[in-house]
Amino acid sequence: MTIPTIGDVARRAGVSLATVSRVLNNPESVRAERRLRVEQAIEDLGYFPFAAAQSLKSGRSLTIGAIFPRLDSVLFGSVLDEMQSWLDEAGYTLTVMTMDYDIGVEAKRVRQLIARGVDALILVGGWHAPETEEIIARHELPRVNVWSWHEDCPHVQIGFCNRAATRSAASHLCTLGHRRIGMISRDPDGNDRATACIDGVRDALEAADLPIDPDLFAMAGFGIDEGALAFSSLMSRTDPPTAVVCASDLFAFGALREARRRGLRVPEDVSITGFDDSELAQITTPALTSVRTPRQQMAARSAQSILGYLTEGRAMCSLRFATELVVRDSTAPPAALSA
Amino acid sequence: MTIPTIGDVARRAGVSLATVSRVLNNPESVRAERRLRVEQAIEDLGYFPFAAAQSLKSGRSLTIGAIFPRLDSVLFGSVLDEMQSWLDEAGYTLTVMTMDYDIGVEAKRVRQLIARGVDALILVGGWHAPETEEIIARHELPRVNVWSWHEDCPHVQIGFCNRAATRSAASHLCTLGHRRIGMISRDPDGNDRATACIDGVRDALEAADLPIDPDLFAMAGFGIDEGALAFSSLMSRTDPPTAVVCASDLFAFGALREARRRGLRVPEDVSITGFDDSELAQITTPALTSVRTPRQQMAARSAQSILGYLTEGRAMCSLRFATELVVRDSTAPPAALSA
DNA sequence: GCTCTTTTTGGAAACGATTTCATATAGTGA
DNA sequence: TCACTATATGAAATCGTTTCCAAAAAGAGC
Repeated sequence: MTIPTIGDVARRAGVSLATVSRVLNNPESVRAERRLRVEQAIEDLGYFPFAAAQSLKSGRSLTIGAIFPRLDSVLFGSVLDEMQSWLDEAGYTLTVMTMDYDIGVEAKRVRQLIARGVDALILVGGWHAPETEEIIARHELPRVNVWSWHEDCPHVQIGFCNRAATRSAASHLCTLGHRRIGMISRDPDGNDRATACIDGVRDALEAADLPIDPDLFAMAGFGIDEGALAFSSLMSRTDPPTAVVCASDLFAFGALREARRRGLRVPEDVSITGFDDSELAQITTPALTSVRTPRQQMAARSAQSILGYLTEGRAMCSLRFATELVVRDSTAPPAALSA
Repeated sequence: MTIPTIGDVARRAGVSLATVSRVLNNPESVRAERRLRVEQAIEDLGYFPFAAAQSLKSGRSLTIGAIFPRLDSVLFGSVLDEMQSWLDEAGYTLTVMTMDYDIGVEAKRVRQLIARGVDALILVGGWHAPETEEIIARHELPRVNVWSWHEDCPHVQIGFCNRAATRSAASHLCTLGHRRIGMISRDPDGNDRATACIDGVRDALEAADLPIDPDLFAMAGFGIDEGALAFSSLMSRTDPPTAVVCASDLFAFGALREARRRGLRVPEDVSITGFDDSELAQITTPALTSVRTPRQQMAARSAQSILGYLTEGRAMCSLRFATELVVRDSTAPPAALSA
């Protein structure tokens, strides 16, 4: 059994290649009688166009590429699902790749996606490798940065201010009376979101006239285990913090686990805040205080923005969404105060 | 600025198109002196081949397609990450799509992937739409079913027995002395894993000479909230179960949350088991008893299997991995017994 | 029924790569 | 140095579409 081409369809319907192509792409331009013949032939043969050939000729692929840090995170996954569903309606398809927080890998992925012929690109964050910017510019590819928002970013960005987000968490802790506040964040190197998250905590400390102790800023890679490890290192100090701001819920979950293992009560002995307000923040014990990030909005608006540009030529524009601190049970005044 | 083609490279290096192509695909066949000239030209122009054109001509795309239910699940995400990293090493790329547990959508995705030209397909589960099977067969595309394993499946399957998995959870509860055991599963319609999970629980009940009460089998779609809802419906009965087997950790998390909301103690008032043993099963209170599924192995072996076939022509073969019940704190004998 | 305009149609040239086949060049042994 | 073989190279065909252009058919107006 062989795979039918447009030629097979044309032969069976007794029309030319061009007519079949028109039925496929611009049906109204074909007289009804012939159109039906062609549609019947397509149906009979189970024909569908080979996208590689289409995109070779037309330069369009009806595909959007997205490069995310990883997939094993509910956060990224739900955003991708949401994007996919928007794009679907317009006949577009999302191709997803991962770069594991490495902008070098990201550059390689961009190349792969462009080679495969995507019509637009969705990247996470505002910092990318120079080659990445260069190649996107050269191909004049529409692109959106999601998940962050910077005053001076020259590209379209649909996200939120990470700095304000952690600032709100740290301020909350300051207001509760904490004076030694630790932080667990990702490595800020090459990662604008991590950098902003750290800056946000510093902002809050400065605003509260608290000293900034670099030793209270711990780094972790990804996931619960690394969060636990970082929390452990913070709490092993001779003067441990009374509260810890985590730059991701996963870190916070790890911190909760480690706290329990160490017999530390949360929030009595130590307060913990998360980041992202994932669905799971509600089910831990204690329920996690976390910063809610506008994931669904980012997904919907970036998909819509790209579709608007691609299908109607509407200019894309940046959007900044607000974050909100959701206070639950993992934060309280420090023991010294409540005692 | 325009995008360089193989022709631009040829012109710049002063050689023919064919030679450039050879440098790209079979470098040893080109005399060193010219090869260097060509490589220099490629470098200078920042050229890389347009994959659509390549796959049009060669019929190969160095791309593997995967269709998963959703991305907003750590389970699927981590498997995809793992697959991606294996394929990467061999120069292959993974294209991921979602079908939201709908085999009709899956059929559409298969079509999209084949249209885009993938070299192999990874599908979840053993039940697929007839068109799906038909089109895969017609294109003679290598494919692997992951996440399930059935005695009589005619395709390559790299997974585990879902039936044995829930059977082990339910048996555990029977052994603890539970006599009214409920279940929360996904809709078994068109979903072989859900069907198998339900059968597994029935197996265990039958083996323990317990009656099978259809009212104790609740359905949920996806996620924590739906799990909570299903649990709620079970516990609202006049004769609620003393233990509930959940077909996913997310359902179990929802059940835990709902139990707490209702003032039910776990495991004293009701035992709960999960499925998948996600990283989060350890951090809930109480820590969740769950069935560990071989996600990493499935990912690694299916990627390797496909690569072996594609690059060396090695036959692919099915693999069945074991599951293991990880007993934690969410299961205990029923109150009637322990009292 | 005959022009003239408008709509439909088919032929053929792309798109950017790979690959076959014939030719040119390099390498070998006498 | 000369045939002869082995290797390297280029011209051209090809993959499955889309799209331009010209030709054919249909419709309009008289």
